[in-house]
Amino acid sequence: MADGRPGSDGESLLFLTDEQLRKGIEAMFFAYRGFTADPDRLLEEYSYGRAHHRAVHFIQRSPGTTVNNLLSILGVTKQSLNRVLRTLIADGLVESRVGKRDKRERHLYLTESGAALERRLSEAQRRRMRAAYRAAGPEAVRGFRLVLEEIMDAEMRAHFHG
Amino acid sequence: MADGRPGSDGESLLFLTDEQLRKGIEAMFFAYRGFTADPDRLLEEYSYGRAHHRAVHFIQRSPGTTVNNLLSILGVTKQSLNRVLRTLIADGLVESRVGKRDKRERHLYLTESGAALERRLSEAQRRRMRAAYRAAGPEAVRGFRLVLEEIMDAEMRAHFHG
DNA sequence: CTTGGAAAGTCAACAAGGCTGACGTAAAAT
DNA sequence: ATTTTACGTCAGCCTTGTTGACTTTCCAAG
Repeated sequence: MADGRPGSDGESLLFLTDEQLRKGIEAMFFAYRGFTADPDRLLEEYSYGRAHHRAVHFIQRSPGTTVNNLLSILGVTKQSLNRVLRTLIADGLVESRVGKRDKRERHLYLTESGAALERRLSEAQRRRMRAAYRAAGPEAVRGFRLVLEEIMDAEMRAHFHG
Repeated sequence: MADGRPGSDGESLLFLTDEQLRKGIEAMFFAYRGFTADPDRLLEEYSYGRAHHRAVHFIQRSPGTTVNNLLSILGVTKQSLNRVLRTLIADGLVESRVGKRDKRERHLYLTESGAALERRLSEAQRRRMRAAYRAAGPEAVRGFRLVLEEIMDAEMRAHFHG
């Protein structure tokens, strides 16, 4: 009760107004565009799309991941993922190895050139994020990460902490 | 001086490591999925897509906005926007009025049912954002907004503050 | 008054990347 | 031996983005 604000027990709840929420929603929209802009430009050179970026990113993150695992992370159908994976394998950026224990599974790895593409894409994306983090400072970054995590579906949060 | 800028003091720069940046990148990816999930479900009922949601949102925000203005906010081609706008107008959710001063311009307004749809969509989206904000707290929300704003392109930032 | 150009709309064609459904194969699990 | 799982693939559909070409309207400058 430090302050006399109505409906507040010391902490102002003005950050929960519809207007503040609308600003947050628009911030997500505009920021996501910036977030994907740099990789998108690079991908054009290869005539790939965001779907390829996502595949390559998560294979880099978890080398040897199976198709099924990738499917549940990306939240698309196997037909959709397969189309992307097929071109990446045909172009020699991704390697698909039959599982040792379970031969039904395919384990996915980046080749040298696949890793090179992934490096270019993620470096471009990190450059922007790094600039934003630096400008906003570590305290803001903690808040950023905390709110984003709360926005996620529980299932996605599990993948996030995988 | 304790603002996380390099060389300013003994502040740790660990929040700028590639690993931290990767976590931020994935957080954006997973959170954006959650961010759009609720409206997406509602839109299915109307057999509309995200493009319709965006149009309706920004018309609600700025009633009477012109097509050209909407175009620069959304960052798509007029053909792409027009397709969406045409269906919304045909379905009686959006009204297009010829400009008074400049009769070439069309000013866009939501009809009653358009406003009703917008309310359903934004209420669903706000519900999730409100829960996230509440869980994370006001300090985190400030950081969230600050970092998102830094991620935006300068041009988008202008629209954001419009 | 004429004309150039901006604003808006339309048509056509195309691509990426989602989706569903159906089918096939191999291997694991029961 | 049968069922289930993991994966791949073919076919077809939808949304939403793109480019290019063309027309109509209409403001404003010459």
